[in-house]
Amino acid sequence: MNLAAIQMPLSPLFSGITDSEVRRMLACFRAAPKTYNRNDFVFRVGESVNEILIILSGKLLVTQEDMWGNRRILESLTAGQTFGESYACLNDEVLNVSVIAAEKTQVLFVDINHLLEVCANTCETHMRLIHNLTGCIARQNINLTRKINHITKKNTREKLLSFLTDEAGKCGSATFDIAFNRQQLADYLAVDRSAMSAELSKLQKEGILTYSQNHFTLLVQAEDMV
Amino acid sequence: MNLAAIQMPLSPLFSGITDSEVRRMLACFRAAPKTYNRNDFVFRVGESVNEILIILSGKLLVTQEDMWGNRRILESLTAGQTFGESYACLNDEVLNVSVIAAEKTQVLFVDINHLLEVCANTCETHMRLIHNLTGCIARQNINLTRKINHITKKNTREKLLSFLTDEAGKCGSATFDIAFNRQQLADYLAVDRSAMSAELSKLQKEGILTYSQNHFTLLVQAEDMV
DNA sequence: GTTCAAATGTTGTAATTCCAACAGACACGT
DNA sequence: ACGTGTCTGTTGGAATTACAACATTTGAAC
Repeated sequence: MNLAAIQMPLSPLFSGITDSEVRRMLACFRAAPKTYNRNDFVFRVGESVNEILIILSGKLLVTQEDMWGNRRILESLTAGQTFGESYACLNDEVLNVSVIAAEKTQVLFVDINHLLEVCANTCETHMRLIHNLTGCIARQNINLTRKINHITKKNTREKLLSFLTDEAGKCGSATFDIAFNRQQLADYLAVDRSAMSAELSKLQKEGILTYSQNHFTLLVQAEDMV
Repeated sequence: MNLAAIQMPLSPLFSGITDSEVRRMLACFRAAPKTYNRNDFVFRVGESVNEILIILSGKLLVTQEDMWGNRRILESLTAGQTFGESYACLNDEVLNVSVIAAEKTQVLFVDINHLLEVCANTCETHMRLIHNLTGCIARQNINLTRKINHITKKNTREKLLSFLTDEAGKCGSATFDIAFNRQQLADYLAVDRSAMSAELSKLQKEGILTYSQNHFTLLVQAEDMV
């Protein structure tokens, strides 16, 4: 597979960098394209990772097996998304998840050391790429922190309100749409779906919010929620 | 306050960089020292952050107010620790926590753009520093992911076992010490302390583990915990 | 419109957790 | 030895949640 022939996906990693510059750098980094078939393992728990993986096409699943061998899907990644940044940056950390191809998937491996270290001709684009990489990891960080803030609330009602007021804040409006369906939201907040549905309709009955499908409106200010 | 007069703390950000090189770079970045008194606000919720803060001496508290105005301490930071990396890397993110001085505290502000962007004479040490910064953010990331894996287990027993087997794995032994006392562990796992104590002693009665204070021993393999 | 599958809402019961209150163990200073 | 405070373990009742089973709504296909 020839690097030049590959269609580059939109990716936050390449934000602000032209397609031709991306290609030039990837060639400089000796990026390695690879194709996986459905159910192939891309990474396995316990492996050490030194490359960032960029999805060119297809779909990967980030999975984890719990102590009883039940496989759980943590995340689904598609074209333009990356995997392994955080692990690749740390030599002493091994994967505690596995990555499996959900369908035929084309990926690109970029060695983190090529990416992070000065090459002979350090260029502005290279610095931009490092900037982007750090930004991607930082964003994950903030999203994880946000999630923990919601999850650590002590009951379903508070988890929901924490999440919804946060979404309203991000959107800058008391009316907003959420990106999850009920089951996904329940998984995200680590609660039971049906119990969450019940709590949502209770909140609506009490006049605290209104919703229909993924469209929500908060009716009271945060301070008034006593 | 003169930069040259300041004693530099040990910090993962400066790992592998000599004290004199650190000073040279900080001067190049125009790092700004500042002193806060007890209860002074260092950052407030909603502010935009463009600098990394490095603690030289003293202690800061990362706090959050919930919807009812209850202040909660999320983290306590001391000499050598940093704050704001993730926020500083992202221009469009504002703080959702506040930072308050717990005592008289000396800090250093380093502009993220000075740190991440090429200066006229890009040097190897500068690249090392960027490398370290990215590694720090990546490590936070992995720690947060780990925590979420524990918290999202559905009951106290599974949270405990998830955490303890993880610790055993990190330590490479079924016998290990943990860094938390009971209250801290309960906060970390987002459960009630007394309920957690009860569950721990139940696990001990059932012969699944042994403990005394912060010293734990797992007695069965993960696969056998049915 | 009808049909069907998937998503969402509702309800009751069993299980779990929270909370408060208290008891024992331990370290510290006097 | 004696208090004192902190940490940890124990217990019972109130509150909350998980789970299963079923009802209703929605949207897409025909």
